[in-house]
Amino acid sequence: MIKLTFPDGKSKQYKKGITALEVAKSIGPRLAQDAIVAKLDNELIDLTTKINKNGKFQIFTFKEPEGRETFKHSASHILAKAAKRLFPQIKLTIGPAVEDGFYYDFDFKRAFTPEDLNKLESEMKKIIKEDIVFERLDVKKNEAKKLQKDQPYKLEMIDELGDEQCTLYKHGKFVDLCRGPHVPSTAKIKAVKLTKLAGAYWRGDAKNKQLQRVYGVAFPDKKELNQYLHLLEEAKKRDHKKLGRDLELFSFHDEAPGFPFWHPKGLHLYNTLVDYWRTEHKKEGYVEISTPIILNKTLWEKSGHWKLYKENMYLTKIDNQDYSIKPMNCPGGMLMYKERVHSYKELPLRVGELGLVHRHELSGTLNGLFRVRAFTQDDAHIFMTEKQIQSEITRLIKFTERIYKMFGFEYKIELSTRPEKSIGTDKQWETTTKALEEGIKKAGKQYYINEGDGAFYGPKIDFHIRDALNRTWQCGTIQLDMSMPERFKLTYMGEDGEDKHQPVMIHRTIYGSLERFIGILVEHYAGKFPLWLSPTQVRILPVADRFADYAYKIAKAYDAKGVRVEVDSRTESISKKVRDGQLAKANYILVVGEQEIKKGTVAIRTRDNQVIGAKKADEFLKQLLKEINEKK
RNA sequence: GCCCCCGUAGCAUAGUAGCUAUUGCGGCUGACUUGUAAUCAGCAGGUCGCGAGUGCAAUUCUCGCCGGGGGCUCCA
Repeated sequence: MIKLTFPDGKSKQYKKGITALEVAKSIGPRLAQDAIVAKLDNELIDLTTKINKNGKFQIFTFKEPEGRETFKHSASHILAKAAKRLFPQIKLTIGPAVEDGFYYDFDFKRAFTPEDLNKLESEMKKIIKEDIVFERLDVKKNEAKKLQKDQPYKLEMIDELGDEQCTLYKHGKFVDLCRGPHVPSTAKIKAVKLTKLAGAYWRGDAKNKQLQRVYGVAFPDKKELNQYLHLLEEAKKRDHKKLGRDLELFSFHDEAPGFPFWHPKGLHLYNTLVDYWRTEHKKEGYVEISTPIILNKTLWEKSGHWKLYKENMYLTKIDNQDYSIKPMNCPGGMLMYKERVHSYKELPLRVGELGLVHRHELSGTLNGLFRVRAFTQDDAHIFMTEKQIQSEITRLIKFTERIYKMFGFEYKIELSTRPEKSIGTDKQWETTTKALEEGIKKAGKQYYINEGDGAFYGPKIDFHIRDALNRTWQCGTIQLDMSMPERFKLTYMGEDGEDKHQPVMIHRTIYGSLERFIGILVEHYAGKFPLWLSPTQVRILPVADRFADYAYKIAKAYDAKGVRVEVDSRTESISKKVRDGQLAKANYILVVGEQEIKKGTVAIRTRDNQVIGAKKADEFLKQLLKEINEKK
């Protein structure tokens, strides 16, 4: 007999050699039905695995990440099997689960077509119907090589394994090198859809052979697949590139790929975010500077960008000298810091800069406002002593949170530690990383660690915000920099009266970039901006021509107080103008006619078909100003 | 940059190796003067992304370029 302990702490005796699935059945038929994979102590095991020892035991379903991962991974194997059936010559590489679903990378003599995708999907469904079991094979390396002899990529992977032993999974005639675990049978995958084709490189390196990647999603029932497809549709409707055009926020032109043109309404969003940023930064004790966007090559050599970042920099010649348009704001900021002697009493010195930077991003990576070649970073450089790091970080995290909350964003924090290639001493990295960690803890926040993902010049904190569709975006960042102060020989005068102490420096952003942040906001709000931010706060609709004067009178009064107001005086039906007002996503739509003129009122409704009723025009103005002021 | 897909009026679309290139929205003009999600009629708007090639003939086929979309981090 063996004893298994369940997550609730209870334990139960079983016959030796019982399978994980049988254990699940003993707990409940529903669990057995939903079960995907199990965990014995710290090892994930197939449901068909025979258990021969005591241990902590847990069953995972699609609800848990472990279950989802296994499920998607199995779907990817079914894809590989389908590909092998349809195209026997195909070479298999890898096929992992990813956040959205799964993919498999193939090496095939010709490019896949969308029809191939359909065929593959049909074949997968057939395999699922056939209810083929996943059989695990534990074999020696050379045995595995025999089984995978016509698969060069697999052979390469087998050779790289540290272990002598390796595992393969077999379903029917198909065998694939795989660590596992897998679902017991292909029939478990109830709903599957192949979503896209893409190019990818073997081992993610552009120098290697280009492979074809097939992406798909898989779910335990059709309903969840449909929900997923619905979410995709919703995301498509919210696409900031489409809304940006429909709402007249911004545009892109062939003549300037990657460089956004801001239209009046989009620029209003931009300026409102900047105003808010300035107000809040003032409260936090920041000063604001502005540095030139074109700077001489000598500066970029000093900062190290010329060597490490030249590929991404726009270069220009002035009076026969090399200049670069800045890709980052820091070197200019360094020059300003160095202009005079700084006292320890000034520290931490918080210097903000809304800096317009240009980066030559690869053409294939451009994506609306999400990835552009010119953008404004809401940058700041903070100079301080080593002792001040922790408290400054805590303060910054709270500050960042305050800003994100204004937009209803939840967020999570990632801490990235020392990468392989880095500068500075072990001790420096240890103290600075620790300071960041302590700073996060003191702010009372949870965080994830990204081992080795820091910049070469220091550890960093990244903020990932979660939008209304549950998608995450990296926005804010706090980076400790041990390189710039050294390169630029920054100093401050300490209590000892000597101007030779080196300050610690951080670079940080909160929005990340105004452009990207606006792109995220457009999708987050689906274009329905909160009143304080909205480019079209009020639209007034006169019922007929003869009431237009009244509408303009109100508009003028509102405009004088800073309300963003438009009048739709077209001789169209009121229904039509209401519809257009809603499509323009004006927060409030005011209808005025005979009755309103008599009483000096406006008839108020919202863009969401909500009728609010009549109010005196000046009273409604007061209400608007109050709401705007409270940033509702 | 690389791979796949795409490019027809401001936007969204149909279509074809061969007569004046389709439709809807939007725009303009006129009529209607409208009371809460589309009033009616008419008109204008396109070198079918750009360049080259093949053909009697190219928006359609081929090649190149430009631009857009998806992907190129997730590891048997």
